[in-house]
Amino acid sequence: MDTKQKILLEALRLFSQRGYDAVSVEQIAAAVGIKAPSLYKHYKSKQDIFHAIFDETARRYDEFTDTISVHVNNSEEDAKTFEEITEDDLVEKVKALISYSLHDEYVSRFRRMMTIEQYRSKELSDLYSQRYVHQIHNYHTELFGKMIAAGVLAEEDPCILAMMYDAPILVLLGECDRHPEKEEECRKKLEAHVRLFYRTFNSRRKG
Amino acid sequence: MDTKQKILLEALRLFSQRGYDAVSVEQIAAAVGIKAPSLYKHYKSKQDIFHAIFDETARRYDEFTDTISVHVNNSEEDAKTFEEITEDDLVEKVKALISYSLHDEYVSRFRRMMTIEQYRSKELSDLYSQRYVHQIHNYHTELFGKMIAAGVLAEEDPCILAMMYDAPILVLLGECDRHPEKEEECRKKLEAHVRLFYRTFNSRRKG
DNA sequence: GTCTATATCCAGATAGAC
DNA sequence: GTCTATCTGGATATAGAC
Repeated sequence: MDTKQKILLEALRLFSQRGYDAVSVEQIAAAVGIKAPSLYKHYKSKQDIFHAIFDETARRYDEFTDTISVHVNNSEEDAKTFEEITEDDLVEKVKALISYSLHDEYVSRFRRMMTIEQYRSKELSDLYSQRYVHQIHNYHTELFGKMIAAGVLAEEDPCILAMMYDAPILVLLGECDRHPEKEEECRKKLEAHVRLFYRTFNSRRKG
Repeated sequence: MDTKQKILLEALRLFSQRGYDAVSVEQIAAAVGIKAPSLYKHYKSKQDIFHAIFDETARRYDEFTDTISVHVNNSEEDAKTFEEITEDDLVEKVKALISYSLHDEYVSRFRRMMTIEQYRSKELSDLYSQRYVHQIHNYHTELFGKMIAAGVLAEEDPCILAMMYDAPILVLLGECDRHPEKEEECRKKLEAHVRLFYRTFNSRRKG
């Protein structure tokens, strides 16, 4: 009875590997374990499956940003604790975000699919930028702004600071999407990056 | 007689917008101004066009790295001048790279196509990483290593420094590919980023 | 080297039995 | 809700005239 859900997950898996056009409904059906016509009892078209993936992902995304707001949302709450945050705390925070982004079936597959389909329409371009660039960037811009105001971060443009902090995360995430076997290597680079950033811009630093 | 070249350029344009599978040979032919069957006098199949694009781009890429080695290649030559390079020089250098990457028809279209097709095979994943991540990263790692040795850059891991410097360039390039109208905004952010990086890690800095 | 006509194939989708 | 059989359209590719 959760065939409907299984269709979404398998379609997403296939779309994230080869893109929407390269995947046939027959292949999706085969992955689910049924024949292609049976699939039309659950969704009225291939496009309908595509759209359902977006709805489902939006739902999960809202859930995520609501519950685990620690990662991306509400820098107001974080700002207080960030005044006393250690370098290790920052590292753990980023590692948690990476683990979730790489290993949640839905999240990782959807990101790959979006990477493939991002130029298909203005809506998709906007969604990609919003979800994978601006969201995390705006969060850090706001957060760093408050940390600067609190005197714990060097007085630089928080937007540029955030970009310097964010961009390596996004690039390493992309690298892991292409080469999953490099996850450990990327994690190490990411950690080194966060530590360098912290040591460099923390205004209480010694050297 | 350069219909053959025009086919490549138009196919690349279409592939870079919608991806290989979503583009029909009829659409390519129409863009060139001929009928689909005529196209088979120049290339024996659609796949053949795809491969020709790679060959042509590889050729242009080699040309580029040979002639304009200033941008990406041969950090040995650059290292000497970099000891005396100004902040403005650095900014101009990056702006030139961005202008070329965004406005050269072949380069920009091919990058977008690669972004769409990067997961199709290990070969494509490797090529993407090599050309759009590692190449520029290795260059800056080497360069920064020499600048550190020369005493003009802070003594940090050159690999991580390079990532901090590179990643924002890659992310902003991606943003411009999705939203060409934001080029000016991205250029400004990029300049601010380069200046912040320079001021922060230049070991002759005052504050 | 371009065209029209056509062969061939396969994908998305529907009909209707079970 | 699954299946088999089938319709239909569109895509790659070829044949052969000009």
